[in-house]
Amino acid sequence: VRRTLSRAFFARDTLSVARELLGKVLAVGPRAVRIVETEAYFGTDPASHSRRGPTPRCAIMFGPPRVAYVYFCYGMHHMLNFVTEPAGRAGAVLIRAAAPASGVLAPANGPGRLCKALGITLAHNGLSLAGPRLKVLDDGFTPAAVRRSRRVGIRVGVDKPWRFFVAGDPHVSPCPQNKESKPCRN
DNA sequence: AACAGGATGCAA
DNA sequence: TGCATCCTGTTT
Repeated sequence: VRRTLSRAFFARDTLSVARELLGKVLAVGPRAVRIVETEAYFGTDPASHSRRGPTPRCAIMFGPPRVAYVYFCYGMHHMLNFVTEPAGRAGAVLIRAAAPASGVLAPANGPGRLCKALGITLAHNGLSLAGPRLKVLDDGFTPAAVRRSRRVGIRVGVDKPWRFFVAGDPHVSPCPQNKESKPCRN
């Protein structure tokens, strides 16, 4: 059984949502993947777009949860985030990697490749995660083991252990942070 | 190891 | 007007 994740699921603290999104299914039209790596960005964390308050680009992070926040990065990559926290508080979970589930052939490891494999563009920015084009589903699957580490690819806020991934999954980014990671309980 | 690619948002 | 930035593929 596939159940759409509730708005209440996303309207919580970003770290809990990032952790619990592991193993969930992301469906983009006919394509589906299972999320295996996430990172949390919220509030005044210096690595978060929300750090200086709502700008035209990141204002969506301050709005209602269970919405896609997509931005264009380095001139060629799209990044997919899920908005978290109650409206009025800024938060989002960056979807960094996923395992192909159905209709996906290209690798979905790394946030840029994931968007490319799923066809995510700025046209998806602001869309509901419980709508006809985007869905986040719980099919009852629970990852055997979850680990947490520092985040990848940032130059500020590097000390925060706000990256979560499925232990041993081959689709997780092969970065140095994997070695220094620690087991993560619910 | 360096670099291109381009929009965003701030500092200067 | 300049500069840094939540990336990846290509070239030194």
